[in-house]
Amino acid sequence: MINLKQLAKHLDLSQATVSRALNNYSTVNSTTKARVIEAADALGYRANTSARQLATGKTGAFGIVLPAADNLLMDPHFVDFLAGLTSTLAVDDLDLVLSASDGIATYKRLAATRKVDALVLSAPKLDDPRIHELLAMDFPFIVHGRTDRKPDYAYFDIDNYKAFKDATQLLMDLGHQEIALLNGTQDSVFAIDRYRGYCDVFGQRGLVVNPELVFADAMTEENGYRIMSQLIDANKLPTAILCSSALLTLGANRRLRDAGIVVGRDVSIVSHDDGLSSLKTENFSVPLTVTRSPIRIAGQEIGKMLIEQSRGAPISALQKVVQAELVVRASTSAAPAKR
Amino acid sequence: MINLKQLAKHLDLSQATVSRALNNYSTVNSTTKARVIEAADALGYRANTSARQLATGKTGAFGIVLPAADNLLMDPHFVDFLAGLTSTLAVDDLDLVLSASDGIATYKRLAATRKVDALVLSAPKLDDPRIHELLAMDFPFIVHGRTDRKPDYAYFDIDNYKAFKDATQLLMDLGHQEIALLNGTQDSVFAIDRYRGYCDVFGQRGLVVNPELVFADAMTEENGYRIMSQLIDANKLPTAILCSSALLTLGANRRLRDAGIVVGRDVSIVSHDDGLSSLKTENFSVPLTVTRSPIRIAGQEIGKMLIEQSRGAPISALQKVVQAELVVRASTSAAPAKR
DNA sequence: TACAAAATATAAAGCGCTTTCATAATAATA
DNA sequence: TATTATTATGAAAGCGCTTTATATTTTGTA
Repeated sequence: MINLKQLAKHLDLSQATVSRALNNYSTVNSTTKARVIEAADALGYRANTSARQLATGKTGAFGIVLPAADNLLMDPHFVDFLAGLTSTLAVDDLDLVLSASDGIATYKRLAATRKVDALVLSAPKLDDPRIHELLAMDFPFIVHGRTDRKPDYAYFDIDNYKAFKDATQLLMDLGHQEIALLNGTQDSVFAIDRYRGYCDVFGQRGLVVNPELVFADAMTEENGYRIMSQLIDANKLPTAILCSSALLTLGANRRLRDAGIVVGRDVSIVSHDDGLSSLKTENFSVPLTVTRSPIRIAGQEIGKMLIEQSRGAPISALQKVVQAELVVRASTSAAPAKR
Repeated sequence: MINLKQLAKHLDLSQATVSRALNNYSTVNSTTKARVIEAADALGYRANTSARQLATGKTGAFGIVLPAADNLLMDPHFVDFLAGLTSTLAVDDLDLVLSASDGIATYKRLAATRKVDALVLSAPKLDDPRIHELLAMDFPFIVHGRTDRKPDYAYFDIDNYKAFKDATQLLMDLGHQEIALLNGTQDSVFAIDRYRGYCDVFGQRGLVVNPELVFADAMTEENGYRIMSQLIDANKLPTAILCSSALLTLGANRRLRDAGIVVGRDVSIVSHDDGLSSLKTENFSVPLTVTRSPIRIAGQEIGKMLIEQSRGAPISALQKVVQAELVVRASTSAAPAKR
């Protein structure tokens, strides 16, 4: 556990030179540099993180707050997101600081104590207070998602509106008109966007949305099952179903199977697919038609943006929207002829 | 963004007193203390993390390395574990530093640069090099799992041997003798322990294990499906199946269903259940009989141990083993009479 | 050879805290 | 009242780095 001072003495150089050598400054002679690096290596010298942080004012870490502990269902999406994010940060030896949510206080603590250089903010709500707070504190952050079409902060989002518009259009082109929407709760912006995409297709084709077929709730397997039960029990099963999450679809599938209804023949399904590594939509009993946008990629992109931001990139360069890919597989087919 | 110096000047006190007041030292007058706290609050003062770390030598953070990025399947168990861990740490405003694995180098970096106060180490292999390294560096860590029955480092583990012994006994008591074991790879200690538990019951009852029914591979849904296919296609389906993971069971179930085989009637299943919030074994089409030990609890326990360790608890106080609970549900029934 | 310019190294300040050691003010004891 | 113990504060050192300002050595040019 040698420190810079000792290393410098050992090399008979000043701390300054050794520090510069280690940080690869051009002002230090290449011979000296090599000598320093070799010695550091040999003695196992590693700069103390805290000291470096204090001197530079940078922590080399970014913060993320675990989705609300009050909502106890731990999202399997989160691991994939984390995997993408950390793998990108790791390239530059940057770390991620993870904290359990104690509400907005956690965000304030991380920012105010300068524990991290920037925060990533997930699952924004309409008019999200976290965003207001961080903006007021003038603390850098990147939002995964967004609160409106063209916000004035850094964000990465997928085009949820377009994705669900495409999906709805696909189904309508196949002749479906009774299309259930199993969506997330309407306080999440992505759910609203998807709902709008869905509605607009109806509007464009002169059709009206049947509110009895629109569901907004937590996107769990259980809810998929429950909602489908409700539909089946009330004998109101539509010809097609649009699901906001593969988890919902999994549950819906389970219920359909119990009822002996065959997906892709008796009923069509399009699901959104976040490309979870633990839940592959291509491996469903009937491979799913999906709007696909791997959340792991989102993590990677946000990782890149964090790095760019810390290098001084302006907000305008830190606003990205990507399109989801419509992948047609076996769970969609032409609507049955009108009875 | 006020600092201690400014706050002290504002209060017309020395930095020392203000610092002490904020850290609740008994030597500072309670009136002064109140005055300081109020002012700090009003001006939004928050101690700079790096400076505090440098002065105290503690980071207030613990490190964890994301399971190997090379094995791309992101484990859904990880989120639940993380949820338990961070929620416990959050109580004391402690954070978790997450880094993508670049092999053992990541562990060394985190330890050598004193980025964190201690590390948690998951999924130990036999004779795990990470453990050797950390031990050699004399850096504190806690292992989730263990490399042998009674190791000389801090760890938290479940009694895998006992759990699978119990499960096997249950099945045998129901008359099963052909029991497949779908296990994790044999380089993981937990898989070895479970295998031993399984074997020992056979031994105790004077039976021999059929190696054709023992499978050791990554515990994915796909592998559950594949292995079950193999068994069914070879017409070697046993009367009972023991699965090391709910994910494996999910895949096995899918294959059985495809073949029209009814779980709990035609074949019995006991699964290990880590209590994943995104995969509830009680919600399977046929509720599963399981050996249950929520991984979230493991996270919480390890969180507590990290805290105790940083307060100076000796290794001996940091070695815990808990029992899994055998929960009998509908997926197990008496073996069919011998044909 | 002389002198400016470029290259290289150093001394020392500073990052913002905590904490040791010394001091001043107050209360307790003789 | 003198002396000691107690309580409350302050001055300053130190944590281990980076970096600015400064000094020294080399090199290039006339």
